[in-house]
Amino acid sequence: MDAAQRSWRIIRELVLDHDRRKAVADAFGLSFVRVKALRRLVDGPLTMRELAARLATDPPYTTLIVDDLEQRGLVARSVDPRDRRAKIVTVTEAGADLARRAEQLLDVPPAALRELPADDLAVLERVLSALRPPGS
Amino acid sequence: MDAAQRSWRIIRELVLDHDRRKAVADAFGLSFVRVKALRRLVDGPLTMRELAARLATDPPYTTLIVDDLEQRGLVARSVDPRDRRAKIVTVTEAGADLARRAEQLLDVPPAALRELPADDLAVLERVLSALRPPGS
DNA sequence: GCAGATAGTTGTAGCTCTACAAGCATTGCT
DNA sequence: AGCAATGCTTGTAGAGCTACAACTATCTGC
Repeated sequence: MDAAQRSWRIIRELVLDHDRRKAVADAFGLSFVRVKALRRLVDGPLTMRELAARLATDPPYTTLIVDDLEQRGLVARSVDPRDRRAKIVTVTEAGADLARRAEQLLDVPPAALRELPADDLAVLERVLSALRPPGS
Repeated sequence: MDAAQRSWRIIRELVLDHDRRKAVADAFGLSFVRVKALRRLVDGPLTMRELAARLATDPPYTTLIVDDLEQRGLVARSVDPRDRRAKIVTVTEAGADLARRAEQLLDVPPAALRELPADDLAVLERVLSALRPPGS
């Protein structure tokens, strides 16, 4: 049991004890995967295939998700001009708005984390930022 | 967007991108909640009610989970002598063994975390350990 | 001792997601 | 042009979980 494992335990526990998925789903009347789809789409349109990869859902289920979001006016489907088999999925204004509000909810850190001393938080951020591909 | 929020984003992403729930469930032929039940029980027997609280499942579903685990010989139910309404759930040897192996799987940190420099990991652990109730 | 609360169980219905098979339209390869 | 591969859709079946109602057995407070 090394330092990475001990840290990982704490981290895992922190996230799992602070699961907001149900809260988010309830807040917007959408299942969590649907909200996640919108959150992935705000950074730019994706084809069904790309969206499926990011959601880790299979193509048939991705179709259902997008069908539902489309009926609610949160996304729009259009044919990819470069490959007419593919569909490009874009968020609407309403969809982007919902995604942003969901992200805000999810971004609220657990109280324990928020209450760490400022310098500890600074150190934490410095170390953690190495984990993230630079510029994301 | 403060330091806590930025750190939280990275942490959340780290855990969600490293979801081993399906891997664990597949590895043992048990749904993830069932494995979680065993993992909760290795620290000592619990009543149904206590177990339900730790799993965040309602009483009826908890009964199903324990029924299943009992049939597989992974837990045993006995009447609480101090309150004969209550049942005390205990892991068997086989159950404890499975729980330990599952924990080992879950404890493997994501590669990115494991590959941090040793001194960064030390700092990380120091800061994070403040998040955990001392002595757990 | 009785009324109400509590612990657990049984049963049912439904939602979300997974997994797979089969089909159509379009594209890329030869 | 013909054929395999690709992108998406439709349909179906089922696992896993949630939520609720109703019941029995036991306990607690008065």
